[in-house]
Amino acid sequence: MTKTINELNLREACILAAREVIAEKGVEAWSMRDVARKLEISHQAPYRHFPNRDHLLAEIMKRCFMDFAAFLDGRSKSNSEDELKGMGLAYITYAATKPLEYRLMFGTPWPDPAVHKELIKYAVHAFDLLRNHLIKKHGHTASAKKKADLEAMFIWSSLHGLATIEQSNVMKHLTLSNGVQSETQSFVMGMIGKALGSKQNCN
Amino acid sequence: MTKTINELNLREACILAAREVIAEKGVEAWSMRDVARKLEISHQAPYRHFPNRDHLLAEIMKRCFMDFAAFLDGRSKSNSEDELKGMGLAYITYAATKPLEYRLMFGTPWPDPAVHKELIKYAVHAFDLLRNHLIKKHGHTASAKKKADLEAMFIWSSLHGLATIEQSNVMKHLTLSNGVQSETQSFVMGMIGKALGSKQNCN
DNA sequence: TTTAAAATGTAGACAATGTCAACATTAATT
DNA sequence: AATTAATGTTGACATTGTCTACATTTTAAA
Repeated sequence: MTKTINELNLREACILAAREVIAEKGVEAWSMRDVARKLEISHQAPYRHFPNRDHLLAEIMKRCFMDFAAFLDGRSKSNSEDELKGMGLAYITYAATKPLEYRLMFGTPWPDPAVHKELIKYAVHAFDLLRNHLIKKHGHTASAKKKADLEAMFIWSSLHGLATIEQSNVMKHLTLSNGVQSETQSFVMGMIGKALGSKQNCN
Repeated sequence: MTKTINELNLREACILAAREVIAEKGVEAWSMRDVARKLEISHQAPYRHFPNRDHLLAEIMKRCFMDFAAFLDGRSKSNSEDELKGMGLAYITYAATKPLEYRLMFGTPWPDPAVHKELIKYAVHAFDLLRNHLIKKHGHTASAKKKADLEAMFIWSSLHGLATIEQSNVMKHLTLSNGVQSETQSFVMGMIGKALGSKQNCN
């Protein structure tokens, strides 16, 4: 006998409802009162569990980062021949599959970080997954760690750029050569691999 | 005797005032009424020149793309030893110097593209500057053009990722090794160059 | 077990916003 | 000079976040 949404505690129900509203109306259009309406409670009830709109939003963002980190972690482990590549693919897959969540994490102004430290903790943790893979590869000396950090920044920014551009407004209106649209993703990932690998091969 | 803002036509004054308000209050917090207040006109006066808020926003975005394209064009020409590299640097410089404008162009949901075709025209034009540089390099055959398109997508997404991440919320809270923060930009640009160049050198 | 207090909910009010409608004034056209 | 269009103002409305005041339920203390 699973609990219905009304039997859950209201705090949790607000979070679920808010995520639905965001999915329906978009990241910038959801309102506190939409959440209340969806749950058929008074417009003030959610305020008993969240001091204000930002706190609810921060909680949702925190959970997105948790989901995201878990997804990256699970996918990279399952792709055991090359965990790093698996993680890259997982990154892009996540962004493409859950554009709203991705936008929420990386494309929305954050609520005051001094107030929402939990949020930061989980966001940093997601980045550290990537960094740790690289440290595992390069080693634990100071210079190896620095190299790992720089490479993590490169990988992250390239993947992030790819992810956001593929769902960007401009992208939809470019007239690219035949096939480019569908090949961009693997091409870009190939380029990232080339840049990372070329230190051994050339140079 | 330069014209004061009140002597300009009101449409133009609204655009300038709106850009100021956006600079003061942020991309997501500006309001139509702020614009009117800044110009000391009634809250409805701007509506005589813009059917609604989105139209004013679209006009501002359009101008950002025009500025942006002009900046890229000017900078890449002045760096004549390597125009492509110059353009990359210009891209990052622009994003770092005008974060609000950059966010407006690439990080804000667009008003309906079917209604705001001018906006798209100028946005696509900015991308074409990059693409044309690559076509100049690779040639005009169909396959060269396709390669140029793919490389343009790679360069664009990497630069865009770098630009957005450097001003992102998460970035501010990462504890990176000493020097990484300041070296990331040149490191990433070096990696892009490596990826683009490695076709000739290795492989 | 009764009672005091904390937690949780509702209702109403307020200022701010985008935008509609009605009206006034100025500028342009006939 | 008269008519029309352009441009401005004022007021109203629904929607939003959030404050205060009040009601009810749950928990803890006596």
